[in-house]
Amino acid sequence: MSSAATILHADLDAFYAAVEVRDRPELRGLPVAVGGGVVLSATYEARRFGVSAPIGGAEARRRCPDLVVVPPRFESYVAASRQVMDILDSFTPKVEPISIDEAFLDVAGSVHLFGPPEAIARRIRERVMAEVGLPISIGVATTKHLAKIASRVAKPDGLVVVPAGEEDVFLAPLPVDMVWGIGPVGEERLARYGIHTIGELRALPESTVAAWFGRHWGTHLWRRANNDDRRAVESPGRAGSVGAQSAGDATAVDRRHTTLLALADRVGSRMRRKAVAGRRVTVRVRLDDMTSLSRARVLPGPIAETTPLFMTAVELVDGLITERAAARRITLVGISMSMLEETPHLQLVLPLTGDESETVAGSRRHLRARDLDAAIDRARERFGRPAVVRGSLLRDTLEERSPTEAMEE
DNA sequence: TCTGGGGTCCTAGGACCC
DNA sequence: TCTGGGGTCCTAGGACCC
Repeated sequence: MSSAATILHADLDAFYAAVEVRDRPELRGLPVAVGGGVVLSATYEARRFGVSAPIGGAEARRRCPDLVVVPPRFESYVAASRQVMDILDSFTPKVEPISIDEAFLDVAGSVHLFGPPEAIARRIRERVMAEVGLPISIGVATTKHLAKIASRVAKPDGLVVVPAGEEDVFLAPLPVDMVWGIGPVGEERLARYGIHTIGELRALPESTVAAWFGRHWGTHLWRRANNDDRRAVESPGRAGSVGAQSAGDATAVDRRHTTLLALADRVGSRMRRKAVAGRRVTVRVRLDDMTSLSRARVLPGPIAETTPLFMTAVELVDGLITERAAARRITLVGISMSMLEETPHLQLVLPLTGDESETVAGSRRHLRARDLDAAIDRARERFGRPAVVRGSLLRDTLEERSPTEAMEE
């Protein structure tokens, strides 16, 4: 009954770190980590010392005193990722990228052109190394989930094929956390029942797993353990949300509001670049004990302008803090927009709240907000991001930037 | 192992409608 | 008028992924 193994999962090894080593050959063979305050990626030499994402930089150096730490260069990673995705596209139109460094392929329709899936996987690996200079591991199997597990087993710089019919033998001895969706909490819960391998998980009645993890999710996990998750490889639709967050002390009101304005600005300009607008604003606050709280509001109409987004976010965050965390330290704030809709080029003036939009002054304010956003976006396109900074952000920008802020895009 | 930023998906409960 | 079932939308929180 099992169909042929034509699904590939291709996953670049230690991606950011590998790009750095490629561009600086003197780093080859050394323990290298990319990051600053936090390790984002580490070479296998560094991983032998227990250095892997996401541990703190100080902890990383403690574990590996000879560690070479390099700051990230995201433009190079994006460029390398595009090159690799282009190579994948040349073997089949059915490519589903799932992050900057990995993708699924369905090569069922390509075998008459390029040979069996295993041969295709081998050619992909050769080309990525020859043309991009990076090692890429590939898993080949009958389903996406199994192909993903196979590529993990193949790492580093390897190829693992799980032929049709041999799925059960392959899966049985692997630890449960290899299953997509089982993390530290799920692993711990299963361990309490004496379940450590996928084979043991599979031997349980489906109803038992459903009782432990909830009907929907439990059934899902049980199916995956049984290699019964046959979703097709699909080109991705557009993202369902756009968000930004910033770690750092935001307990003081003015500090918090400045951060929120910067975040609203970032989220707004990204939405406008993608030509989408969102109806739900969600804010998140993290407290000093690592717990987090969130508040969301659905607006009467979609927005993509910085100003109404900022005002809504301030209201939600300040309300949340007075209600739940008046005496706590705030270590992170975030804004996310969801319920996204595509926007035509010339969008209407969209109301923030009923009462404000009814006034002429309210409409003018929105018009001005939109014109200001457009002007800022245009100037940034022409002169680059740092050229245009909102007045209330200027004080912050002139201050020394924190290493984590300097790290991002 | 307490640490970044960007996401997805699921659960549970409440409000509200018929 | 306190009593059923079903559906939808929304909010808040949590686990997980890269």
